[in-house]
Amino acid sequence: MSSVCLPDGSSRAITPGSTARDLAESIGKKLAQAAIAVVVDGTVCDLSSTLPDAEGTKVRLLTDRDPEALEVLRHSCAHIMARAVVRLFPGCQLAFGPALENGFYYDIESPTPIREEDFPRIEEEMRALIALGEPFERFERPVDQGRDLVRDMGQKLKVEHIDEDLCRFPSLSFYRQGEFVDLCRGPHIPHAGKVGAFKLMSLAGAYWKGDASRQQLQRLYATAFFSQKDLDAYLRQIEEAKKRDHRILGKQLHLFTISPLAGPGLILWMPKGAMIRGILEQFLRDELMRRGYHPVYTPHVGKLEMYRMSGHFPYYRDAQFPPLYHHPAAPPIDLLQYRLAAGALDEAREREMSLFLTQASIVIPGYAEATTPADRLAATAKFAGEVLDLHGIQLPDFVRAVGAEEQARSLLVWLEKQEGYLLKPMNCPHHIQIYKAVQRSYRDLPVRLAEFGTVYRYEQTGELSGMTRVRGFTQDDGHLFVTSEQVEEELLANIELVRFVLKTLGLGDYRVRIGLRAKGSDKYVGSNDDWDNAEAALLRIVKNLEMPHSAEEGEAAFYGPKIDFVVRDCIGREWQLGTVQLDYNLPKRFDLEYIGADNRVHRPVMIHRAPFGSMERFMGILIEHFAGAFPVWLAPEQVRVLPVSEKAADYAKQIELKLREAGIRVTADIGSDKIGARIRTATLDKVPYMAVVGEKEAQSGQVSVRDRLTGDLGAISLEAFMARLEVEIRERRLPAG
RNA sequence: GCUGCUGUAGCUCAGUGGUAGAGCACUUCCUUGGUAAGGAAGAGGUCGUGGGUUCAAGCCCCACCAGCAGCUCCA
Repeated sequence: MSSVCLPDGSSRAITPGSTARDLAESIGKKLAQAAIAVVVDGTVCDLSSTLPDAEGTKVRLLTDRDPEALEVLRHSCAHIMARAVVRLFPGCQLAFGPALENGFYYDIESPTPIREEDFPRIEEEMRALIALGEPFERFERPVDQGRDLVRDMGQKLKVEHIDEDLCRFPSLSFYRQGEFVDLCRGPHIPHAGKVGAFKLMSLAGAYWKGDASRQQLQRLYATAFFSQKDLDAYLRQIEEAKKRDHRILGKQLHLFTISPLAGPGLILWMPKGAMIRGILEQFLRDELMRRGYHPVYTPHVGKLEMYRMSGHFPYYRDAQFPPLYHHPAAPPIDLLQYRLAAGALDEAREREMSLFLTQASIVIPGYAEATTPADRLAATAKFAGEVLDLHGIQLPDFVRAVGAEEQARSLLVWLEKQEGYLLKPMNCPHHIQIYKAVQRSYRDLPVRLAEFGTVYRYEQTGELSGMTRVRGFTQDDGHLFVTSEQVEEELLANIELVRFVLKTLGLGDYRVRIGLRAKGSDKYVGSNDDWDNAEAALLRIVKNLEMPHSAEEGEAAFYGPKIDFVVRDCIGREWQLGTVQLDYNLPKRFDLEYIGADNRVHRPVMIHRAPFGSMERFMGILIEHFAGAFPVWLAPEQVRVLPVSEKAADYAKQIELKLREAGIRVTADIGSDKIGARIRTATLDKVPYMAVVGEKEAQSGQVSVRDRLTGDLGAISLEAFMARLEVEIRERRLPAG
């Protein structure tokens, strides 16, 4: 006899070999019917799983009220969807079908593409399968037998997955539902009838195993709930969230616009948006002055040479606007040099390279036809020679050079002599030049330079999205040059600054991500020791702050690890806002120095930080956060004066003037609308306060104040109203709730 | 960049091969109204761009541009 421990603290004896379902039945028939799955010592398992033969195992039965049960349901519904698709689209290859936070997806490769028009019949098939209410039956097979099983079913992707990853396990688990068998870890709901409501949401492409060099599959997104009511509530919630979308509100409220003619991904700030941005910038500027920062200004372009030195130009070659060269031969030579320097590439890298060359509009004769890496490099070198000849450029070193590496080096020597500029992708190299312009003593450190610096990055077309992912944006950038002893203190101060900024704006719903380097990757610069130091310092600080965080490998910048503050937009996508980054590498690359107390030369450490991140992205998130209804201190229009009729127009204009003289952003709506219509317009424009004035107010020198949310607040004197505004603005008061 | 979808008036959208529509917004006139829409008239469109099919294209086909959802990327 063994026993299990239930959530209420009671313990219950079970016979060895009994399942979770047996346990549920022994507790009550109702519970047995309602049970979806079971949590055994923290792990979610099938209801049919055998309970461990031990004393005091913690067991919790899950019903449709538990969030973990919903995840199980969705995973099972993914199987049902896959089964329906396989029935309707013969010859489908199944990949992965996991549950997500708000639903699930299944990646499928179908010989006949699935289209959105097919959703109704897939849903119909699923409804039929759910009506059958067949059980999910688990069984296990040793790896080689399991491999044979999926092979015989013609599931090549599953075979691949077993060969690549799962072969290290002794056995594989499967789930059977009628004729449908799928390789799966589980757990699953007891039977299909548990799915109360579901809906296919969208269709998208996804790469096999998330690898862009592998084949692209079709991903079907869907969601499922235990009841129709829950599904309806979820769909309503999505509709509500869409109304907060900054792209829609930005248009409605005239905050910003994007013109394909001006350029995709380039934000045009309209007066109202610009007003908000200006206030945010001033807010931060004031804060930075208090914290010992020095404002600086740097230009929008910089010499290529500087970005070669920093590493930004070669490292992000395909994510930049094309470099600006004077010499007509330089752009093609630059591209050809880049290709030669890359050397022999494997298939995946070669595909990326070909795409990059195509995008840069250079056609290398013989390149596409070449079958080996060596032939491609030879074609590239040959073409470079022709370009040089065409322009009458004598480059004996290039002619003598043997091999792509040497050829690339000789071309680079020539390129470095050419005048060339880059739209700046980062502010740090410019700030570094400002640091270097003066001899620095340890007494000067930390040197804190700050700038609202606009940078340009050529993001992939598919990435552009409103204000959150753009090709030109202004970072509230700052660089600190510190001694190694000052690193922790300054990091701390800047994390504190980011938190202060977010708190002031009421953005409390964020997560903190520690970006570490991916072990074993070659995409980072600098020594292992520096990286180890930097990563350890960041982790130590965050731990001391007792701030919830997650350390994620592969999320570091190429020059150092970082702490990012990540928020979600209205449709659940995550965006990095504030960031604090630690950098031992750029100081080395630019040979930065200061004179220490020991009268010797030392190297400073750099901290890159941006509390807002980018003004564009921050603004986008802020629009969604406030649903366009900005607090009084940020609102582009703080008060609208509404005369009851044109008889009160003169008084309304007097009020407008007095408020404006007091520094309030105010307009008066003098028109032929009735007062109700004027209130409606002001409310839709999300103006925080309306001052309704008629004959009564004109006689008593009052204004009838109306809040955009709570409505009529009654008549008060103009002085009292101005005092109220003054307090709200000074305190940067946020809307309640 | 890849997969799928979308592009018609300033905005939101209807329009299944035969003379381009609605609501809101805009302009003018009437109305002077007390807390979320007063009335009337008017103006406004190379149907994203370029090709093709057709007697005839907003609608069908191709390419490009832009947007949306997702994937990959993100200093």
